[in-house]
Amino acid sequence: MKKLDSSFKIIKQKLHEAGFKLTPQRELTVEVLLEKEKDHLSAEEIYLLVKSKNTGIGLATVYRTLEILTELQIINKLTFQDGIARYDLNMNSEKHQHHHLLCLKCGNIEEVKQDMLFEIEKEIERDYQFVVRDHRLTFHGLCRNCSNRQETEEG
Amino acid sequence: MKKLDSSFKIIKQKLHEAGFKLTPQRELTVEVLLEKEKDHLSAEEIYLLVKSKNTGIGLATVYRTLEILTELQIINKLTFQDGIARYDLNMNSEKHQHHHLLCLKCGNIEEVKQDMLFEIEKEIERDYQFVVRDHRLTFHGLCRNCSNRQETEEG
DNA sequence: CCTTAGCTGATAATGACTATCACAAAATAC
DNA sequence: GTATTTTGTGATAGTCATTATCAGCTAAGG
Ligand SMILES: [Mn+2]
Ligand SMILES: [Mn+2]
Ligand SMILES: [Zn+2]
Ligand SMILES: [Zn+2]
Repeated sequence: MKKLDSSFKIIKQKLHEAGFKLTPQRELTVEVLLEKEKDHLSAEEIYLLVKSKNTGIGLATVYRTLEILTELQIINKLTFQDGIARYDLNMNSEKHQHHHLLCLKCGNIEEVKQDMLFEIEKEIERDYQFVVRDHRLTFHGLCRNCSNRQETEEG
Repeated sequence: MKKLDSSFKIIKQKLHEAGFKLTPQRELTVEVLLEKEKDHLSAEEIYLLVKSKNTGIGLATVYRTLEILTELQIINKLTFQDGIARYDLNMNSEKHQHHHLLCLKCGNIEEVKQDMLFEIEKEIERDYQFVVRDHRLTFHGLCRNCSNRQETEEG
């Protein structure tokens, strides 16, 4: 709870600094994002969770809030295979987007917090004269559960 | 032209083996994909190019053909920031998807054919017990042109 | 021929997202 | 204080990429 509170304060601070009001709707949206920090929720999913806390919020407002939070780099907008935008909290303000492991069988998404791309980026900048700002890396494969299950089925 | 022809033959072969007919619509779609090998075309863009070769093809047919080609791993379906599906030819049947450099200023997409992720994959498989099948890696930043332009503007 | 399965094109439907607009709340001016 | 502008909200209509539907076409086999 303590970590959540301090994250909450930091985010509110950032909104404030950027000249945005701290409306109840925005506070609730941030609250949901913090509570589901590990998930990768779509706008619709966030909307439903916020509505369960306070009926009467509009879907458009959730989209607008997510847009603001994305601009301020508080969250990152990601799209995996299904083409639906998902929002990933960027607490501890990581310099670069972390990576993901997408299971092709069950659809689960796991996080990889280590960056590991530093050397590769240097290579890219040198060989392609491309200035790297950020990256998106997703591995497709089988998660622990699904690869175990596959083995027992086959064995 | 020779390389194009042989690729064409291989793709037709794969379609045939999988039990699909080699209709004129499918041939033209493959032709466009081969001609624009370096590009990352959307379904709509492919549709227009095919239609310019032979009026009277339907958009739905292009979508259906792209779906088949994706299933057969002849092309890969990718989505960058705008959420629109783009199709990337997988000739020389690369084992893993190649990488991309997306310019945040002009939107240009450049290809990176070296894999470079082999070591990282081993690390992922070991640390996360995740079986890696493929990956999607895009670097976001400034392309050669845009970073040069930026420098002269500032200087 | 006749039949069947695969394929096509037009078009309707879906669903994620965006724009619009009248109204409310807050900040600022007077 | 009240007036006025700015910011934010919710409902809802619109957009646009993609998918589903369906009647008609085509090729293959008897
Ligand atoms: Mn994540
Ligand atoms: Mn490519
Ligand atoms: Zn799984
Ligand atoms: Zn550029």
